[in-house]
Amino acid sequence: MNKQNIVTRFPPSPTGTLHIGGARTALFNWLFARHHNGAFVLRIEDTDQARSTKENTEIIIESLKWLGLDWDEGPYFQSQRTEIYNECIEKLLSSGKAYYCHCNPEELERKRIEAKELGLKPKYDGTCRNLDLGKGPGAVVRLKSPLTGRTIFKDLVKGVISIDNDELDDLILQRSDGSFTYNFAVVVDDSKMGITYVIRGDDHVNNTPRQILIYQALGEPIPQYAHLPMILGPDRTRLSKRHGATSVLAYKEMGILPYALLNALARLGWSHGDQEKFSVQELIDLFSLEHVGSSAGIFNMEKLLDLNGKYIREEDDAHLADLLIPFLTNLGCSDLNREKVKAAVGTLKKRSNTLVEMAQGSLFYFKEITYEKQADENFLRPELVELLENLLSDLKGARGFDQKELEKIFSAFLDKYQIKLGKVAQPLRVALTGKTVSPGIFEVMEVMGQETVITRLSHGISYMKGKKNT
RNA sequence: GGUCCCAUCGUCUAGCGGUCUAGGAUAUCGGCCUCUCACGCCGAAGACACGGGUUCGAUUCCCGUUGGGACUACCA
Repeated sequence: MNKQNIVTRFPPSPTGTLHIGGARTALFNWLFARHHNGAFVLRIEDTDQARSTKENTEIIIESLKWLGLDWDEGPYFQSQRTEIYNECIEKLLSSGKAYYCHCNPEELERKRIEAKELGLKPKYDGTCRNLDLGKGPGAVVRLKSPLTGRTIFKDLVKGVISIDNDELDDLILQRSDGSFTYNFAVVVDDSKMGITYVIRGDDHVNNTPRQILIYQALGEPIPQYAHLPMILGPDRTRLSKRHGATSVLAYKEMGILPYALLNALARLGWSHGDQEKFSVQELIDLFSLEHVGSSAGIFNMEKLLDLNGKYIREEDDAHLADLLIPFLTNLGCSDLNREKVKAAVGTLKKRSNTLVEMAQGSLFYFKEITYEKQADENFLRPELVELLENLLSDLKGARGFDQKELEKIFSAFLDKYQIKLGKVAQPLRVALTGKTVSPGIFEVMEVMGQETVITRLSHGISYMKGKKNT
């Protein structure tokens, strides 16, 4: 392999946002280019003017940036390349490799349906193929593709794929409105941009022979192909909106770390022995097409969550705090103290698989609490008032409020009343956090600080007293 | 319908003819740890779609069946 010449590309169509299937295609192209010190090109395929939007283009670019998939060239826009396409059309027309077709679409559609009903192949019948018609209203340009022979190519992940040219019809290159079709624009661009490796979803394998025919008509070299197995929804059908969170940005909003997503996407279809966790650099170092599998797979959300949790656990607190602040703000926290967020993060990273979970789990540090119903009923019981009052007075007298000091205070307290920690920890937890589930009670108290602990415990005690009276 | 592609635990996968009583991860279940919940650790259960070949020997190679997917547009 000539390492100097490797050029890959990612050509999203802005008719939708970037979903995880597209992201994985982008990732594999990017990894392949980076691994071989090649170039990675970004091209926006907006030839479908009716469905392409600027917003989608922006979302796609934002998604790629968030994932850290940077490109060396582009973004190119197909909508700005009509001159190039026109030149190529001219070339094909003048060399007799393409022709004008005046058949009207309704007629064609009718013939297609007829052919289907007869059990025949619904392909273009070649009416205008040899008529040598000129340009005219409603005319399209079609490729004059070979009637016989086979088109064969060696796919880098699927092996040799061969299809009878008879299966292919004279596909439209330029529409009657002057715009260009996907298959044509792709070939022209890949060729002009010097793309050497086309790595894409295997929903394109059937397009490949058609595209090869266009390369041949153009007299341009054919790139290497690698068709990736598709990512399917849980119902084993093509991934779409109805499968829920498929857009890359939705994962960002969920509190997934970009490199965790990348890792999960890489493992869907690619493997390196038994290894599950890869840094981005490892991915670049180890990636190769030989280890890309050939069967379609379902994206496993649970595994992503687990992986994300692992990354969260090993991320440093300060960085996590910065990432967490926007999520806390979203949940209504304001005037956040970064140091306190950092301390809170330290107590929650082991119990959070996403930043959203972490934000929710740490809310009691930053906002007023309310008691959860079950927690209230089970633990804020009036008979505990005296015990908690004694504890409160010990806590008021505490000289320090770090975990070590608190453990000492509790140890003495427990000894004095001959009780287990469990007896007092749960009611205290509810008084401090409103919930029965939280980080370790000493951690919580240290991060919360003596003042808040005393305030909340006092409030809890008077609340319990209130119950006694009713 | 036609063409093309695919087929190992629920899911993601390792396996490139003997090393497979099929390995890892995740999810599930049990245990340990323990102030709750997690984390961590230990353990359990769980798969080669089916049928023919080829071979001394098939999860691995070939064919067929079944099942799934994609494509079959003046969408990409």
